[in-house]
Amino acid sequence: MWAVIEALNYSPHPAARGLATRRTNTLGLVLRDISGEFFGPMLRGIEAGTRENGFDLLIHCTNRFEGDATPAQYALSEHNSDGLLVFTDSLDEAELRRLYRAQFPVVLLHRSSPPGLNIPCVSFENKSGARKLIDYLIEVRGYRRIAFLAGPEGTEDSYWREMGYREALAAHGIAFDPTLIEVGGFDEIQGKMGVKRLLERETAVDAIFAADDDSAIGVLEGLREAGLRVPEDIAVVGFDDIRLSKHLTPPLTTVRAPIETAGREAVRQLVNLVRSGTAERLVLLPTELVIRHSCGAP
Amino acid sequence: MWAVIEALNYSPHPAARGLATRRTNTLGLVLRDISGEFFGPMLRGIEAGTRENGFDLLIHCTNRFEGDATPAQYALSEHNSDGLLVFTDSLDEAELRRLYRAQFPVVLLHRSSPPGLNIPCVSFENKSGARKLIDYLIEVRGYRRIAFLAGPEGTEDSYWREMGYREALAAHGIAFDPTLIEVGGFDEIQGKMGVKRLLERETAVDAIFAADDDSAIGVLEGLREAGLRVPEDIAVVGFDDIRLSKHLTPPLTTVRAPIETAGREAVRQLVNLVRSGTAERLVLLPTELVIRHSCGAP
DNA sequence: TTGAAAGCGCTAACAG
DNA sequence: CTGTTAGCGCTTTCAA
Repeated sequence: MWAVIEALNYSPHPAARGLATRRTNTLGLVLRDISGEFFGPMLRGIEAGTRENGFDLLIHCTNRFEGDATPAQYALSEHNSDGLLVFTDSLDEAELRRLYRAQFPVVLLHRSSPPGLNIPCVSFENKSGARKLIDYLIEVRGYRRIAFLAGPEGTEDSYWREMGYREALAAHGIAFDPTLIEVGGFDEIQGKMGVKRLLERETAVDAIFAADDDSAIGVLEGLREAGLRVPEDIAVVGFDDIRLSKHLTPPLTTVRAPIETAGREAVRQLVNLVRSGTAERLVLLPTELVIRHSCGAP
Repeated sequence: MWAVIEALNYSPHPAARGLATRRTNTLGLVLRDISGEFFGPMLRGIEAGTRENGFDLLIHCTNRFEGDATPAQYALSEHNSDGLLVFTDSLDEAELRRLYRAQFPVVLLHRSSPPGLNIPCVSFENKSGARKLIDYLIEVRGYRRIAFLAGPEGTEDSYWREMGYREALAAHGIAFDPTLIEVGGFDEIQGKMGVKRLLERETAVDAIFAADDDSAIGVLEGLREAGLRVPEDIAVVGFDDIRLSKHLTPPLTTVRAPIETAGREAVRQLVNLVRSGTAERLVLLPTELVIRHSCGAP
């Protein structure tokens, strides 16, 4: 019997099995779009996690070109996956509520649960990471006029990094100065544009804290084009420690975020949720200060 | 009627539909593992391609830790996807033959069809790209002792890059010297180890052509540790032009490979194969020489 | 044109 | 404990 199965190299039909058991053995990942250096490591972790747990991985980007934002537009649902990993703002609150009501397993990545829903969430220790970074800039490097170049509006990672920044200032008796805040984005272009806007203001600036390393790259470029030397004229620091960071000129001081681990951990929580209905409400992965030359360290 | 459908926000069940129609509207991507800088852009192209064509994307890594290499081990098959994108050596020849016999749509990425099967394939113009690069090193920069640090054994991209290298040497009357060839891999670690082995030989070397930019990064590190200056003591060039390359010290001379476009193009071919049963047998995407300081250019 | 019925390949529940 | 059957939700076919 088993020999015959081998011989015909039979393999069960997933759709039929899924229909009968109402389980697909597939986890879905929903994101807005695939771009930036962040995505590679994250997906690596997620893929490893799904595979280790015997699940398949289905990926879907909600980044539509046109304005057709029909709610049920996205292709992942309770019908083709056993659970969903939702990255930042790829799904709107209404959809999250619908899934929650349907008791469908969802884990949020880098975004907290809408009020009242308590969907599990996995992210970094953004605030304490930023706090360590800015503490260091103030205490060891002696900077006091530190600008913050924020990430995209509404991004929680950026929000908490700003909170850590403000906390560090307050702890050292430095008044928060709104003219030192500039909106940016999590990419090179926005970082460059942001730093240009900042320079136009002609406020004194010792150092710039870019909300992530991708935008820090743009900051370095913007400063170079403006004829300013890093770190002699102005220091630059980022957040994430992507692979590029140590190769930049000068090498970038930043906070290492365990991107891959976060992906794997999110899958672990989701698998728990699927299998046993429970998951930790909030998992924050620890970050680590990485000091390189861009902040003035030798 | 349609109003009722809206109101109940009904959405069809993919498994049931798949069972009835024998079509899944899903494309599968099989790769050995997710690592290196190559993967991000490639997936970006593939995801965009599938989405543009109204397909979902299922990803599977065949990189098993243990030695259980059961043929039907991998989770993607004719049962849960309408076609497969197979990256380099993620599937063995026996499996490719089985799929071919079953008339299942498959497109190969960076790997040619096993003899007799003529499965469509998408790759880069590796040979002519390497030829342009080495021609430049010889003609413009005047190097003659150029080493080649190969990629992983059996990798076709690396094979054709070596062919371009040899062709360029021959065209300029430079004898091929096997002591200038060293095996490496497509990653930083292997590049570093490869260059160390090369230096131990104490053959004269003007320049090193690393089979890809990832390994070129390792080469730069290895040379720095050996106390050699780039490009003054020795020039370094790579292939791919990943995002890091222009940020390295010194910025890396390389050949730009349209990684994202190749992914998108592979999907295009696969969709054609699924829908109309035809696809181009071989698509080679053009490459472009990118000259930066690491080769001695100002 | 519209509606009922069969069946896709599997699993689960049930009967023998 | 083994073998049979109903049914998962859809599409397709065939009859009305």
